[in-house]
Amino acid sequence: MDTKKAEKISKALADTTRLTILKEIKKSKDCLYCVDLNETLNLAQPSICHHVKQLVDTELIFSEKNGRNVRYSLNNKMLDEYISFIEGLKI
Amino acid sequence: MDTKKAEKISKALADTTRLTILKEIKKSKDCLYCVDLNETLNLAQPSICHHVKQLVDTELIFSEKNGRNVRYSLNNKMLDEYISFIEGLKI
DNA sequence: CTAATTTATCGAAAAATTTAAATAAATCAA
DNA sequence: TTGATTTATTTAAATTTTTCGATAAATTAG
Repeated sequence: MDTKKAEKISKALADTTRLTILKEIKKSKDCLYCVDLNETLNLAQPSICHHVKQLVDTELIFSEKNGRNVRYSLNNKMLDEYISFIEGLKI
Repeated sequence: MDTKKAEKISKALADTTRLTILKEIKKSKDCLYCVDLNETLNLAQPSICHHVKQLVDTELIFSEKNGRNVRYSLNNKMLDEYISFIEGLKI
């Protein structure tokens, strides 16, 4: 992972709402639907959409359309690559 | 590490300049002085100060006064704690 | 088909971050 | 002591991000 990508991932992780979304996905065992977030998060629907989009755009999560609904799942690989980058910063 | 702290660390890592500073510290083998950053980074001195402050405030780096100069070194422990937090997001 | 539901997009306001000029504070050199 | 050097702070402008109302698009239920 190059610095530019690491910067984008860091930015995606630099927000309580988005961290909460990631934790919700984990809690749901990779079976979280967008609708569920409307209940969990205290935000308007377009705001949630905006946050989710950043996680999808950085490939931290996958989104899969399922009828009217969209299901989110975690991209463990991307998190691992990010972790490797951070490890690489260490002395 | 709690979510609030992870958010702050992510925010500190979410900027090219600050990632460059961390890489410079690594390159210098933990012996980077503030003056050196003025040459490496293409930014005004107060801007550099602002970025360094964020890294110090989040305890990602230590700063040690040395006469007129300030030396920076990496806090590997904080990076490790952050990595653990990210690991914890995985399924 | 029509109405309801779910997600996405657009546009604008509010909030946060980045940047640098001006200047202060601390330390060193002569 | 005086002047030069290094770092920190204040303030303000520019930029970016967050938020939400309005609305569109897609799908399902009846």
